[in-house]
Amino acid sequence: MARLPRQFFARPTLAVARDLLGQRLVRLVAGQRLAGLITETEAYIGQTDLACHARFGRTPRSAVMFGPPGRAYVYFTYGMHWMLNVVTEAEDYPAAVLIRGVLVTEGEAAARARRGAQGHAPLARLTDGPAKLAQAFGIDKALNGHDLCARGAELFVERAPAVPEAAVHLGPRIGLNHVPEPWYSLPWNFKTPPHLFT
DNA sequence: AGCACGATGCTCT
DNA sequence: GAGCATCGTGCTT
Repeated sequence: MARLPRQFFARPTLAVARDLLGQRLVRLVAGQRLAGLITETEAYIGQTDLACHARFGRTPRSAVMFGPPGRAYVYFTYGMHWMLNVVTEAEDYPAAVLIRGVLVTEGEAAARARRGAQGHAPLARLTDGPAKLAQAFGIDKALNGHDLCARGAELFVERAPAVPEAAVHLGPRIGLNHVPEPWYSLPWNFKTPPHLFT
């Protein structure tokens, strides 16, 4: 199973977000392998994107986005949730793809256990949100800046069959609130129905 | 099935 | 001090 190389991430963010659909997110934790096919992604692109955390320039939180591509940008929000992004484009250009959903294919029991009270949800609902998948995969601030392309990485993406164009649905990004147009409505959310993989 | 709301703490002007 | 790239519960239709 080939791992996606840094070159994959060092491309325009919209292309990376599109192409990540169907690829396999892998997490090695507690001596176990968890994996899931990516079903939803979202692009955040540069300092001019007023929805992007890099809109205030380089800050302690956004610093990872300014770094080299292929690293994890993990941040904390709403007082309780962790979000996983993958840094894209060239170094010094702040951009990333938020992984918003996966369909678990390996380590289902462990993923369910990490989801606690929601662990009995149907598989398609178990990890269909960014905070849900972070919890199920044991992703938190310890992985911020983690190099997904390094040997021995504990979090990475493996090559899997591409999702056909007809199964890719574009839409506005989710959960933005006081973001002005045009950023509020740009179709930078990429989604594919989970039943495609079953 | 859908909406409103509270939880809870970090980040930045 | 305001605002979150969310989720689960509990209430209404």
